[in-house]
Parts: sequence; structure tokens; C-alpha cells
Amino acid sequence: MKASSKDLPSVMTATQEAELFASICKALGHPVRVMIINYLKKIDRCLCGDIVELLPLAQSTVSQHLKCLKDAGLIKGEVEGPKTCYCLDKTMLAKFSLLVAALGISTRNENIEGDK
Amino acid sequence: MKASSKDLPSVMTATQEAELFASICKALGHPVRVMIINYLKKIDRCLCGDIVELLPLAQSTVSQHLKCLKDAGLIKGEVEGPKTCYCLDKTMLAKFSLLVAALGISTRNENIEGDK
DNA sequence: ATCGTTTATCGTAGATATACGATAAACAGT
DNA sequence: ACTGTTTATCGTATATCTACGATAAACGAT
Repeated sequence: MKASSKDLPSVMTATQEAELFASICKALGHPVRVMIINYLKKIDRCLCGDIVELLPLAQSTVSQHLKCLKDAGLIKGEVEGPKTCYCLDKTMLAKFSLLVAALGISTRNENIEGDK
Repeated sequence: MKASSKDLPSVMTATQEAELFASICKALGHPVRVMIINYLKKIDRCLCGDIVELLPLAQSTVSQHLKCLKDAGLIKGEVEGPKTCYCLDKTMLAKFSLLVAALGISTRNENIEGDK
């Protein structure tokens, strides 16, 4: 995407919020990563190997998914010797919740342009 | 040894909810599509051409993004002669809201596996 | 029927994503 | 130092995504 035009209407500007929201959604856009998030929500913290044992995926693949979630800021990894302990980053998840709320699904809708 | 997909714990099962959530997130995982959603939220309904005029993208590209959002169920397209009028599908957006709420990072820590 | 408008789809090129095995790196314990 | 354990990263093959132009399809109006 080019998105360098400054004369675009504000809704169509690639705002930081839209970018952040899209990047989080992208990270959550794979079932395995959603499952990992759900799993972490349940057990609080875990090692990469724990997930490898639970999923029919190679260790390198799981590690890659974890990296994806970590790059998006959704989880944190704390190195403990040769192991890495992962947990949810609740700050980012809360931020995500706010962004979704800002998508505003209410039945009300205000007309900004006035007409069409 | 690895568990076969039948023995996976329920959190690690590719539930319909996880699949649905991931597919919605995937559709929202591109800034342009987020902008389109925001735009639709603002003006309620619009044509493909309206968006083409606002973004530095080819018509075919915009149409592709619209198809992506439509396939994910986030928007509806209503054919009006040679034109197609797009609007948000608030039902799906509400569903998305619920799924995000289920991710819920707040103090409440309920289990989302019950499948409503 | 023909023209103009609008949109969807096709074909395609280049970039990302996703999976894997192999390997390297970082320790803990002998 | 050596071994075993755990994880990250590299290289790679395949698939999907993203963008474009060209074209087809649908329709209203001449």
C-alpha cells in the first residue's frame, strides 16, 4: 500500500490506530494462534514445549507462531535459562478490546457528511 | 510423543468459534480493510467507486478487498443495477465483539468453551 | 442495438505466510 | 568438558496475499 497521500479524508488515512488494529488482527488471523491465546488465558503461563505437545505441529512452527504473537505485542516471553516462559500481555489485549469497542457496533449511527 | 488431533484438549481444538474469530481477524488484518470498515461505519452505505476515489488503489484492488470483507461476513453487498451498495453487517460485527469480549482480559475470567 | 457507467473477475507478478527438518544457542546437571 | 533439554533461527517448498491492468458482465439511457 502506498498510503502516502496527505489529502485523503481522515477516515481513509492510515492512522496509527488503524495500523495497530490491523496488525493485531493479522496476528490473530490464524486458528492456531487463537488457540494459543486461549490456552494462555487458561493456564496463565507456559513453555513453547507445552504447546508443541498439545498440537500436531513441529516445534519450529509453534515457535514461529509464538514469535508472531510476540511481535504483535499480544504475549510476552520471559527467558528462564534455556526455556522461555510465555504469558499474555494484558495491556495489549486491553488495547485491542478498546479498539474493537471503537469500531462501535451499536445500532445508532451518526451521519457525518450530512447527506449522500 | 504427540497427541493425535482427537486427543487434543478442548482449548487446543480448532473449535468453530476459534475458526470464526480467526477468519474475521484475518479479514481485518489489513489497514485498507480496516479503513473501509471505518468509512462504512461513518457513511453507512457506499459504492465501490466511492472508495476507489478515496484511496490510491486500483478499482480491482478495492473490489478485492470488499470481497474479502464480504466473504468474512463483515459487510453486505446489495446489487442495484450495475452498482453494488455496500454496508456493514452489524450482526457479524456484534458477533465479533462478543468473541473479543470472550477473550476478555478484565478481572472476569470465564471459560469461553461452552459454545454459547 | 449501442453507449456509458459501475463492478466483478481473470491473469499475473512479487511479496508474505506457513509448514517442515536441520542446526545453533543457552543453560542445568553431571 | 560433556550431555541432555529447550528454544530460536536458518533454509526451503508450497500456498496465499496483494497489487495491477485488461476484460467481461449488468444495467440505464439514449
